Amino acid sequence: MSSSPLACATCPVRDRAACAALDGAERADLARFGRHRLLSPGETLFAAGEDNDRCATLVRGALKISASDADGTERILSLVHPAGFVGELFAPLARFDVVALTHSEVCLFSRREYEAAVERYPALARALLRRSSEDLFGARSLMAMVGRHSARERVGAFLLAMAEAASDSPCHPAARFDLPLSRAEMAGLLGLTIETVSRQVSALEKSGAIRRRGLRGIELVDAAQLGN
Amino acid sequence: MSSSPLACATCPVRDRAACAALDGAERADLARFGRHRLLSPGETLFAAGEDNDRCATLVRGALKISASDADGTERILSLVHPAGFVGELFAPLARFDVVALTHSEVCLFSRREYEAAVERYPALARALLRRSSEDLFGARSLMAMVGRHSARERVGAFLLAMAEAASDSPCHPAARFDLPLSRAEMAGLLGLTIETVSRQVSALEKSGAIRRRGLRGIELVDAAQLGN
DNA sequence: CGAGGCCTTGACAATAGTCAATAATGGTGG
DNA sequence: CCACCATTATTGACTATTGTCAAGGCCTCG
Repeated sequence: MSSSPLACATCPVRDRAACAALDGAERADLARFGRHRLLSPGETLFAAGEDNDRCATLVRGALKISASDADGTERILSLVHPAGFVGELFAPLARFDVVALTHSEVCLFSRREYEAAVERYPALARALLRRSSEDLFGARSLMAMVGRHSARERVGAFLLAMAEAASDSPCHPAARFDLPLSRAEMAGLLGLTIETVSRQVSALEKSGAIRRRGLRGIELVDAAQLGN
Repeated sequence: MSSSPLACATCPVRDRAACAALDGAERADLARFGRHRLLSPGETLFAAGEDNDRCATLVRGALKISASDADGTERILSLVHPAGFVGELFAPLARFDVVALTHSEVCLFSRREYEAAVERYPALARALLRRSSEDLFGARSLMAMVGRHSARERVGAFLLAMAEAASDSPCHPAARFDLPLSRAEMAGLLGLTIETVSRQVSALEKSGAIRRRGLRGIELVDAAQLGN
């Protein structure tokens, strides 16, 4: 763990995160009780069941929000990208795990102080509402995707989504990118087993839709095949 | 369709809906541009793809939020209970269908006017944020449930959830209740087929967990069996 | 009373899961 | 820098669960 004061001036998500809705003085106020923190891959930011006393904005990297059964199998409920907000403002206990997928940076806040800021600054409340609505849409879209599709379709759609997330230009998938998730994590996200994910990736390579570049690298050859 | 002015004074959800955060004058302001509307079972409130110019609070009854594939199979993404809010404030087009499951009553608002009220009344923004956060939690819980459980467990958990929703006392499932969903809707919600749902309900009856009372009626005999 | 829509049940097929062995990768320490 | 080890991924054989197709029953509403 590492922690230091905020540096909003150089923040890469300063125009997109919830705090972008604040003006200079308000943002400075919020910055006073936030801490910057670095996370290593696999490091847990929040753990289900623990006291829910913090929240955070993701600045760089990627997080997962997940739930684990009694038997230890993990179900990934959401991926968090930069500018995303994590933490449940109204629950006494954290109900899901939040874990870094890659080296990541967050702005960490005390939940109590953040909630006070939400009361004080209506623009912050509205910005969070907007973000929460988008997360809700994302959760429902994922549910619609996982619900009624074959393993092949899920893996294909996931690869396409990751290619789009990896690209700088919106709506144009990157031709080549590295998966930020292990097979186990892909399986947890898509509601499949590791073996099935592996087989489907192999099948997609055999059918010429993609090429693998090492374990995590993916090269799109025929993106259209991923969509069906 | 039926439509008439609001009657907040006698509204059964006036203490729990988003508008409960407003004081008398503010609520009266909101009420001026809301309309009361009755929905019959199966009636569509909002349709995916159409202009997203309205939003609503559910007063009585039950709604479903769903998405339909190209081939027409429906995936239910959420059930909406009284005091729930439906509508996406920040999207230009509606992205999901919202349909009444039972005879229902909603307060219907123009999205533009509702958004203006959210700007004007910070308490409304915070109340919607709270509700949106809860919906997000609900969506993720459903995803966690559907993700890694057998057909039997899904149906059992669903029946238990419905029994709890049907009960007045919280955390005590009703011993007897009517399902507000058809088999097709249950299948769409749980990510199964109609046949599988039917078989699992039959199996739960054979194993003594429940008894069926007509097509939609369920009597809990051994609720513990539903949880495993 | 008849018709149509749900629901149930059965037989079979297909998809994904389980168990198990092997291969590849990446990190660590000599 | 290389070798070894632990972790992760791939592949195969087999099983089990669920989906598909089809037929028949039940209830509800005209």
